[in-house]
Amino acid sequence: MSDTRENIVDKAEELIRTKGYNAFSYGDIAGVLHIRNAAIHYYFPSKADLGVSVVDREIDKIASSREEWGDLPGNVQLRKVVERFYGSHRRGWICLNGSLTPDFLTLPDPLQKRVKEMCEVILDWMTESLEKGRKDGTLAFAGEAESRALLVISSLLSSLLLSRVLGKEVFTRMLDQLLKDIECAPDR
Amino acid sequence: MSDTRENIVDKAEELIRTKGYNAFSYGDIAGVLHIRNAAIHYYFPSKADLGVSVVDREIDKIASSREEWGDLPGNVQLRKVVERFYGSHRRGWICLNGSLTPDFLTLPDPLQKRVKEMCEVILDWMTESLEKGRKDGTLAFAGEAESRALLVISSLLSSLLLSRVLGKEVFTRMLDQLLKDIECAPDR
DNA sequence: GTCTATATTCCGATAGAC
DNA sequence: GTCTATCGGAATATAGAC
Repeated sequence: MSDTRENIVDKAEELIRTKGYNAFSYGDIAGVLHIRNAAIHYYFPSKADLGVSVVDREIDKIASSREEWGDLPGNVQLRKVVERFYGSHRRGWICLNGSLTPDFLTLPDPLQKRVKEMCEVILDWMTESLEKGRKDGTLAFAGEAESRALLVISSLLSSLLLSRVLGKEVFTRMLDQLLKDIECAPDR
Repeated sequence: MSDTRENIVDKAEELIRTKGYNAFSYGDIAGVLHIRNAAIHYYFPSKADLGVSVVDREIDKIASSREEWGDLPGNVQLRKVVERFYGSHRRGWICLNGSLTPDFLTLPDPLQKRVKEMCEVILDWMTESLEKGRKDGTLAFAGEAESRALLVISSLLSSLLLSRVLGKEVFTRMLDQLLKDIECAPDR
């Protein structure tokens, strides 16, 4: 992939995660990368194509992490995910899920399809990690793993939304409580 | 308040909660209410004014419910809130929080201020309800009430976002688990 | 590949008649 | 209060030169 193409996708992801899909324009990207509007259309004929590329890349990243971390204990997998969210929080970015699901009904069909796929992949992964943690004794929680996964995803997603509005302390407060709820005491 | 004015605010709220603040236009409202663009500007000179009215009304509604339900047991207060979210879910609406916090950085200053205020009011109310429930023995949870309130708000907010994408069963699944986590057995 | 130039559409907002 | 008419600006997208 050419540098320009990748730079465009990078910038598009940042804009989606700071301003939202409907609030960013080709002009925003062109301005920062010092290229013209038309150059972006060369790589991505429509805005939907650009959005699809951003989400597709995220789906790939998730698959990579899942494979890379597959052998780790359940609680460590969970903590890796939390760390990634902490990185987003420090940059003031929300996650793609938190940005694109509220706008879902306004997204072009191909993009809706990818967002749905991304959500399914995230849920499947989180469910598997939680099940593993319950089996290896590093996590403890009531109910089905998939229900728990949905609630964990909720907390991660919302921690970025709410801390943006209520203040950064909210992020730590939420994720600390989340981990206390679900993690077994490490020394026992 | 004139009927027209209230109808405009009604429709604006619906549009914010289905399409998002940046994706709806004066034209959307005018089309449904069979009035012209300019008539809306008569009541709301700028789009920000309209957004502010929607959020202000929500803040008022929250204050009313809080007062009305103040004497109920903690778990009943919580269930009342869950019921309200169920109503939103059936209409396919997300909550104002879930719609406006992702777009926060793109909102005009006066609207940002109201969104922040709305979040604070919701958090304060939920914290109080949870504290009451823990005291009267209808709710049980670990940690500070405010941390728990943030996680409960997360689940409510996200249940609308995720069920929109993953399917409606997700809503029930999440809120059932949420209540099981925090509610004491009713007969004991 | 990137540019200039432009077509097209839409949106927020205002002026002024009724 | 609601209308018609319109301005100014911005956005997506395309055509064609280099």
